[in-house]
Parts: sequence; C-alpha cells; structure tokens
Amino acid sequence: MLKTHYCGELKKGLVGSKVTLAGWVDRRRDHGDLIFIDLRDRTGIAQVVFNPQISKKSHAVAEQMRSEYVLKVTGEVSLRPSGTENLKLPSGAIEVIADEVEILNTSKTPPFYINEDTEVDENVRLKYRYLDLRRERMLKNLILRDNVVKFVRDFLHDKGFLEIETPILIKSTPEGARDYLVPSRLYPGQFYALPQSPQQLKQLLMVAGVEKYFQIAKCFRDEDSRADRQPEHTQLDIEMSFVEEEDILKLMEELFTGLIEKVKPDKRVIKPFPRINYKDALEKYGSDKPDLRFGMEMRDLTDIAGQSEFSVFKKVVADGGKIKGICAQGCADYTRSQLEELNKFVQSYGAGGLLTFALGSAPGDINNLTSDTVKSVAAKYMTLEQIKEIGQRLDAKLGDLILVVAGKPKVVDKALGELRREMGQRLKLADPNLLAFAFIVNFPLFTWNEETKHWEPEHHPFVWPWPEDVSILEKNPGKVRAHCYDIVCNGFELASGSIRIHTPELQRRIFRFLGYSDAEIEEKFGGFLGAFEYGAPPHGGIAPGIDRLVMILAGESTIREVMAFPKNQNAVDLMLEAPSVVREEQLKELHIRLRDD
RNA sequence: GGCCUGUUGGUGCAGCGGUUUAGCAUAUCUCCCUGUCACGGAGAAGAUCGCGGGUUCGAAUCCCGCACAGGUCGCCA
Repeated sequence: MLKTHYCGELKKGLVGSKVTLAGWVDRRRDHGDLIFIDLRDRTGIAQVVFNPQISKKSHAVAEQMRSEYVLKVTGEVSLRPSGTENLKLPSGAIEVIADEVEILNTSKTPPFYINEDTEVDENVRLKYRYLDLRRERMLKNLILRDNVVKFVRDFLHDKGFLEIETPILIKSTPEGARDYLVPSRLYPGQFYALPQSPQQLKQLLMVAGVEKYFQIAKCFRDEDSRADRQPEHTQLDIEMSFVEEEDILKLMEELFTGLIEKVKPDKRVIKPFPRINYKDALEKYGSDKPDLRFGMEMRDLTDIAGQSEFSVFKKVVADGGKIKGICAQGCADYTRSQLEELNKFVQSYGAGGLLTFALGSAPGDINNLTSDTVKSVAAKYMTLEQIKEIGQRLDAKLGDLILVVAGKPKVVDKALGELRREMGQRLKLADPNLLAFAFIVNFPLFTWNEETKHWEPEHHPFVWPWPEDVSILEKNPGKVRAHCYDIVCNGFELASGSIRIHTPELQRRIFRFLGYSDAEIEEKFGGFLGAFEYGAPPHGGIAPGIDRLVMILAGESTIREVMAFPKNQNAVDLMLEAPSVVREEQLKELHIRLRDD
C-alpha cells in the first residue's frame, strides 16, 4: 500500500508516530512560508503542514499543489499548538508535519466544487459523476447504501436464505412494462429480454426446492423515468416456500425495523406496522401509497352535500359521483390567489374544480360558526347546518379551510389525494424523522381497464386469489380478492409481493381469463407452467426496492442521488454517452437493418 | 404525446424595457503573508445572457418557435 493510515483514522493516540497518507487535496491554505493542506480520502480529512524549516523540498512541492491533486505524504503526527485545534474536524486536535511528499497525479480545476455542498446543475454532475461521487453527500449515500445491503444480506443469511443469481438475458413476456431487448446473433430475428424482475425465475427456484431465496437483483423497464423510477433499478428479491401472507409480512417488519435501528437509529418507526386495506387507503388517502406521517384524512360528504341546493353537488350526485373533502387546519385565511392555485392543482388531476369553505377567521369551535363568517361560493345554496355538519365530519374548527372535490369517484380520490399530499407538504405536517411504514393489504386480483375494456391483473398474473373467491373468478372478477400486499413508507411504494399460484390448472385458468389462447399460453409460459406439473410447493414472496429505500433513509428526493451512475430523465447516461450508435458490422452480425421512420 | 418550471463567466446567484461598459459570491491566474482551517490582503483574466425569429428608437429583460434539463400526467404486470 502507498499509505500506512487513512486520514480519518488519525487520532491523538498516534501522536509521535510517523505515518504515510495518500489522498486528494481538499483545500490549500498558503501563508507564504507555512502551507496547510487538507488531505482527503474516503474516510475523512487530515491537516498536513508544510514548513520550510522542516523540509524545504516538501514546501516547494506544496507550493505547486492545487485542488484535487493526488498526494502521498509522510510525516509525524503531532498535537496542534494549543489554541489552533479545529473542533469541527474529528482529526482537528492533531496534524501531520510533512517531511516527504510526492505528487502522484495532478488534476485539472474541477468543473464544480468537490469540497462544498452547493447545488450544481445535474447535467454537469452526471457528466462528471466520478467527481460528483467524491463529494461528501454522495459518498455518504454510497456508504449508507452499502450498510443497507450488508444488513439485508446478513439478516437473510441468518434466517437461512440462499442468495442465488438469475440470468440477465431472459425471455420477453407479454404483460407489464416495455422490455429492453437484446438481439440474438445466433438466431436471426430473435431477441432476449432483460428481466423486469426475476419473477418467474424465483418461482422456479421454489419448484427446485430452494425454499428460501433472495437476490439483490437488477431490474429493467423501458418506461419513462421519474424522481423515483429509472430504466434500471435494484430490488431485494425474496421468495419462500410453504409460507402464508402473514409470514412474509412478519419477516419484512422484522427486517425493516432491524435495519433502521442499525443504519438510521435517529429515525423513528411506528411498530407494529399498520395494515391498511387497499380500499380503505383509497377511501381515506386517495392513494395506494399514502403518506401516513400526517392525518388530514379524506371523508365522504356525498350524503350531506347532496342534500344541498348547490347545482354542482346535485349534478354530481345525479350522475353517480361522489363528494369528498379534507380539512386544512388554520388555512381559512388563504387568499384568493392561493385558492386559485389549489383549484388549478386539482384540475391538473382531472377534477372539475375545487370547492372551498373558509370557516370564520379566528380559531374556535365549529358549533359557533355563523353564516356571515363562512366564505364559499356554495354557501348561499347550503344551510348553515349542512356546512356545520360537513365541518364536524372533517373534525374542522373555526379558522380551518375545507377543501372539497366532487365528481367521478376515481377522479375525486386521485385529485383530493394529491391535494392532501400537497397540503401536507405546504403545511409541513410530515415529521422528517418519522418513517411511517405500513402494509397495504387485500388488493383485488383484477382491475378493469377502461381503455382496453379488459380485466387486467392488479399486480401480476401469478398472484394467488383467495380460495373462497376462486368460484366467482369469471363471473364476478372485480370481487375476487388477492393474496397480495405492498409496503409503503412516507408516500412511496417500497415493496410489492404476493402469495403465488402453485397449481398449473389455476394458473392456466387465470391466463385464459386474461384473454390468452391456449397456444399463446403454451408459447409464452409453457416452460414455466410445465415446471408446475412437478410438485410446485405453495410459495410467495416480496420485492422491496433498494433505491427507494435508501433514498428515503438518506432523506433524498430522487433515487438518482443514491445510485452511483444513474441515467437522466431521458434515459441517457451523460458520462458514458449511452445509448450510442454502433458499427455497421455489429448490426450486420445481429441481422439488424435500421428502419428510417 | 400533454402540462408546469428552469436555462446569465467554471460553479452558484442578482439583474426582469433605458448610466449595465451585464452586478455579486466563489473558483481560476499573479504577487504578498509562519498557525490557518470557507485563512487573509492586493491585482488580473474570464459571458456573443441556451438557440432562432419577432415587437421596440432600444431586449438578458416582452412575445412566438425550437433545443436541453427537472417535476408531473399518460405509462410503470
């Protein structure tokens, strides 16, 4: 090794000993005769002093040093003269008096600050990601991610899980997201697909008798990116045989609570994780991934508001719609332009508009509400009693603002749910140190797609329906319940899993119901179903997203901040400049001719 | 594909129709400095204000189009 110690290791105990450090120039402070260098490596920063009276030669070298130069320094660890200690640095009580130094490499002036935590344009950061990762924030995120993955591996190994790799080149299947395809050289016109997840493979491992499997698995989906979605992401893929839903949930709760305790002990977790029915989540929060760090639950007001003379409400009720509201505490003083902003907000989610009731001006009991202190366009078409009743249902007080959306049930839930999220953020209702985990359970097996006019799997086609519902599978598909569960945390879907179908008959029946012909089933899933003829055990699993988990733990707002080399929103790697054109010979080998359209 | 936001020296920001010769901070370069730690001091260099059109006597500033980026809807079993 070119070094005997790491910068972050230097402690008072080493005073008097000779050490050799190697790292990067974080900062140089040149006092003419005396030069201080903050030397940085992965573990931290150590101050190196170049004194011409100790070594004229080293001092001359130090005069040439610039930010990010790579150095090897040898010298004695010394206590700093009293009064010059730096309490901000862990190594601030000591310094290294350099007597030998070598510049291992020079550096151009970096395009942005490595040694300061300032916002830098993400294009520039991604282009120079190798420099961006030198910054403390990124290094911390990489270390956190390593800690998370290590904990998970140890935890699952202790529980008897086998870590098994599955291939990256697999078969394209219908359903789900758009596949990334890889052309086959040996088979003209044929393609591999990159896995959207190792779903079928892990089920086949259960048929193989592995019983407890996990993998830190790369997954690929050729869909548009978001703050929490990238073309490739990492899942903790888990599958177990002879389990019931309860076993998986218990395991996950133990994993996550243990993990937080170990890697983020400063975060608060509510135990046990609440379990919320899918239907209730939509009803109360308008989302299947609610942020449970704050309340502000939605309440149905259709029965009250529908009684009023307000034409908007009457029409919505006549059309079979519903009317729901939330209560924003202390927001009765919102200005017209603030309200208009919120109106636009709900409209962007398809709602006709937002109806507001400002309840008085000063805080007080809702029963003291008077008609002249209610501000709302609907007020004159409603009785004071009706407005009070709405307020009571939403636990509102005087001084609060009631926000109401009316329309088609799905649109109301979506728009008001997003508004709840937005208001929670504006009012800073969510405790940043709280991790509000919850299980979302009792999903329906199918969901009706209005556009294709088909029933589609709510989750995926391998989910085990409740046995007592199997008889109504074809007759009343919307009523079939699924052994399917999500883990949500702070408004993000962190994991998704299910107990799987393990008999070929039922699996075929589901495929047929979803509209596949027997020939298609054979072609797309023949191998998979064949395996199930040979004693497939009951099994199930779950797959938490590592990127999202680490993002939440790191307090970051995009998963790009916890990935070493992410792509931008348009799926471009700005550093490698991928994707790129390839040589004509490569295309020829792959039997590919480009279309020009 | 739709909607919203942004684009000003290397980086971060200000300027939002007229003494602006585009300002500030920081980085960079030169010189000075033996106890700094976001060292300090003096000086220098560095920008056709994303691109293209238009309005105007006059545009970084107003309008239109385009590009790029971010957020989001659609999409994401």
